[in-house]
Amino acid sequence: MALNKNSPRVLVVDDEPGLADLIASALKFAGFQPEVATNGTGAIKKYLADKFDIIILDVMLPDMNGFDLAKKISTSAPRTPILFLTAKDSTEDKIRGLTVGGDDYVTKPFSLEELVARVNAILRRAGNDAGGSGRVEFHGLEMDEETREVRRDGKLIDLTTTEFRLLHYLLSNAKKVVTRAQIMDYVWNYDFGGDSGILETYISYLRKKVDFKEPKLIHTVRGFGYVIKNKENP
Amino acid sequence: MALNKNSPRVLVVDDEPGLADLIASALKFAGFQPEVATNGTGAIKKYLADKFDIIILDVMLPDMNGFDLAKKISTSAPRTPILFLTAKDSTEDKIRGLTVGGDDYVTKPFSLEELVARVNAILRRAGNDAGGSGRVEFHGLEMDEETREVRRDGKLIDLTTTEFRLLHYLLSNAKKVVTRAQIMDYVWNYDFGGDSGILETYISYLRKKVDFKEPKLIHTVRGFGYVIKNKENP
DNA sequence: ATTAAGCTGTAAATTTCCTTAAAATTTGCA
DNA sequence: TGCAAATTTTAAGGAAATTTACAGCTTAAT
Repeated sequence: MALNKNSPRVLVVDDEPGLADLIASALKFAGFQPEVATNGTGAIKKYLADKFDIIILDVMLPDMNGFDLAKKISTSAPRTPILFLTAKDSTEDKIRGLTVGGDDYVTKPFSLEELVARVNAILRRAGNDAGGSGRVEFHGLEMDEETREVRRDGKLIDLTTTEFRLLHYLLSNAKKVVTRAQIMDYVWNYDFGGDSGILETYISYLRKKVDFKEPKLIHTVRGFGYVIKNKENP
Repeated sequence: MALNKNSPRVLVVDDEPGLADLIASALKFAGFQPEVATNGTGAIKKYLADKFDIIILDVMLPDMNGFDLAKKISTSAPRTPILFLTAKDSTEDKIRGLTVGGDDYVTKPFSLEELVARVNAILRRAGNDAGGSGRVEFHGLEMDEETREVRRDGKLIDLTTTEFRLLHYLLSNAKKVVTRAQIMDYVWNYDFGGDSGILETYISYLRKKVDFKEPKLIHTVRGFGYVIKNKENP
């Protein structure tokens, strides 16, 4: 997770400071160098001052339409790809027309897992990839993002989308304890209100599907969260 | 996807940076080495500096008529084939006259699938083929880009254009899960806005036509996209 | 032993997908 | 040009998978 000079720079533009910060911290955690702007003018200033590899842009800004901002930016020569954030209801079709080039869009509310995945996808397409091979592995438990295949000791296992996301998050943080709050923020939509033990339910699903034999890899840290590790062979 | 030295070089000339980038990324994905120019003078500069195997040229340029640019280029000794991009309405006949030798043209808006297919066809004709045989095959399901023939276990199958494009995209990404968004962007015209389940409809058509027997090759990845693979013999 | 936290099965709610039919559009041909 | 056929797109009902809520039970900590 070392933030070296070569980690891609991301400009996050959202008028909701809390959300912008949430996104920024998730990006930093994923190995990017985020910068935050909370309005259009600030965004332009930062954009002109620095080079960014990608811009995450809310289409709803207080002082400026996100579309216009995008247009301003898209005229510069080495075009910076944009990931639009948009409300679910409207504008979806409008966005579709705009996402020409390396662009993409995510509808609010989204999960940070998804957002980071999209950013990675865009950068991969643009060629200035951060690195990751798209595979995660830990003691015989492997996941491949490309094929979406999951294996335990070679045996193929079928997971639903949420199961896949959860396991992927745990696995890419292997040996590190992650809190339930972190998991909820990352795997579920950031504004997900209810928590009627849905995380426990999915942990239960995962244990049944991928962690049914020794050595157990998914461990509960009571009062805190979960961790993937191998107790017998640390 | 390894971009080796021998992958054909393509010069993409379009004044809309977003579209030029879109084309470039699609070409890169297909194994070419694209270079982008957004106006006539820039194109000429790049053309003189480097050798290209093919030029993709929008006939509508800000500083120069695409036709004139084509004429300038066509005087050089080993003529570089040109794929013209043109608006649907007019100029069709004009283009016809210009498409000598290995040339061809595509009307806007086009699908990336189609564009890449045309580029491949031209290069094949010109003899400096990428190496791709123009055939894709996976567990008894074969497609030939040149003849547009599709076979399942040897038996010839008739597909419409869209069906062919969709299947070809899935097949050339065999074993990799592709998202619906990726499919929509690549197979349908790049400015296609709506998505009222048209993808599902075509998947349904394909299943009926080419995937009616075991082992099933087209699989749904719920909440994500589709993938072509053989579950029984992975 | 008490209490809080976590696990798991069941069922309801929701989402996603498939299929079919019909409308709209394009293409081919006379 | 204009009609007929083929293709593409939209729309709707229903089926199936997934997600969510919740209740009863188990486990761990003190």
